[in-house]
Amino acid sequence: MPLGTLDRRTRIRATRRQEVLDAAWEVARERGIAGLTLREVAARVGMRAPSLYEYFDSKESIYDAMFAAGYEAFLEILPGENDPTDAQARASLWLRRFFAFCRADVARYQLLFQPAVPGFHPSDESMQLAGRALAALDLEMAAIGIRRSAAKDLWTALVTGMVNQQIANGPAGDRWERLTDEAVAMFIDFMERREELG
Amino acid sequence: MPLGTLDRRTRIRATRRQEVLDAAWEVARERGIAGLTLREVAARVGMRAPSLYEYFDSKESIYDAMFAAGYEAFLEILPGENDPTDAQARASLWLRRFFAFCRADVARYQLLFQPAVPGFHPSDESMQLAGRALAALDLEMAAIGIRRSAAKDLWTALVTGMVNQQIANGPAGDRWERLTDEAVAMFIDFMERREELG
DNA sequence: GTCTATACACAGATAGAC
DNA sequence: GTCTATCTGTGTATAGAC
Repeated sequence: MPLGTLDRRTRIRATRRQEVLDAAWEVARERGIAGLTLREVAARVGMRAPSLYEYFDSKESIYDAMFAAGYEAFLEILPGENDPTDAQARASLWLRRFFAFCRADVARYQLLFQPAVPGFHPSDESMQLAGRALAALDLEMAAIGIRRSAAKDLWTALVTGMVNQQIANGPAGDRWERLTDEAVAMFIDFMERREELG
Repeated sequence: MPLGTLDRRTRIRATRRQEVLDAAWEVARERGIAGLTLREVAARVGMRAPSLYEYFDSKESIYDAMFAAGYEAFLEILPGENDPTDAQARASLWLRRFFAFCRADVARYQLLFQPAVPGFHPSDESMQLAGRALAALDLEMAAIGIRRSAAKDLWTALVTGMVNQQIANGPAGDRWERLTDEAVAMFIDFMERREELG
């Protein structure tokens, strides 16, 4: 990460690599995550397809780098110390951020949360990163008071269902996003009554 | 549909057409809905790929026939007159059937409810059929007492979210399906308290 | 109605010149 | 490090013989 500490050659290489990655995201957003082609990516950075192999081993490894970057971004929308501690407010805040995160880049949403790329399997390293991200989400659920495994599963189902419906029915609208408070209230009311939150 | 009323030639043709369709479902289940290839489908019915064009105009029209058949099956799992009228029981019943429906054929689930086939757009006729199916689901929601638009959206988000999580995390288990009663109770309790059900 | 042969269009990936 | 040329593979679809 601290590019300044690397020697000049390596730094330039890392920059070019990032440019390729940016171009890949661009193509993915325009043609769908599964519509990515090396020729198109290469064209965006003023290269021919074979030159990409200087920076990535294969198309798969480009997907893998995108996948990892996606989960790193996912980690950053988790609530932190400066956010409200009240369960309802904190859960609503995160859900809103999650909506924004997914709608900001539907291709990323598909890559991270949908099996949208037929043959793609993330590398072990990327899977570990994803695992850390989901563990952090788990901690956050605990902070909100969701601890029972069934409650967590119900929460993830509700949340992913809302985002999924929103994206499937046009990411531009807010038909499901505007139900955020109601959904959170429904969930928390029910769990409080079962004396499982507090 | 009443094959017996058609002349012999037409009957045989319809049968072969159905055989092709069955083979297509078989391939879709094995290689994913997007992994369908004409060569493979043809092989399953003892033909070569070009011969399929005797029965379908294109690959797209095969997908379209599958899509239509899927929504016809979807219509048949809706609760009927002989099913319980109590909101909770009726909603739970339908959700269980919906789980079974989706898990019985993940490829069908993807074709009907996920944008899993990149370039596929159902024909107008198939879209009308899908529209009728969703209208029937709407009526059924009304029968359960879900009438407000926001309540319907929340219900569909919850239901599709649960099924989605179940399928994404292994259709073989029942980690989300077993939460059916809890989810339905959560939803109905909340809506009843808002005096919107009954 | 089914076949072979083929057209056509893509894709990912590699070899080797520069 | 980037290129051209090419290999290899896959797919949909059509032409025309039988």
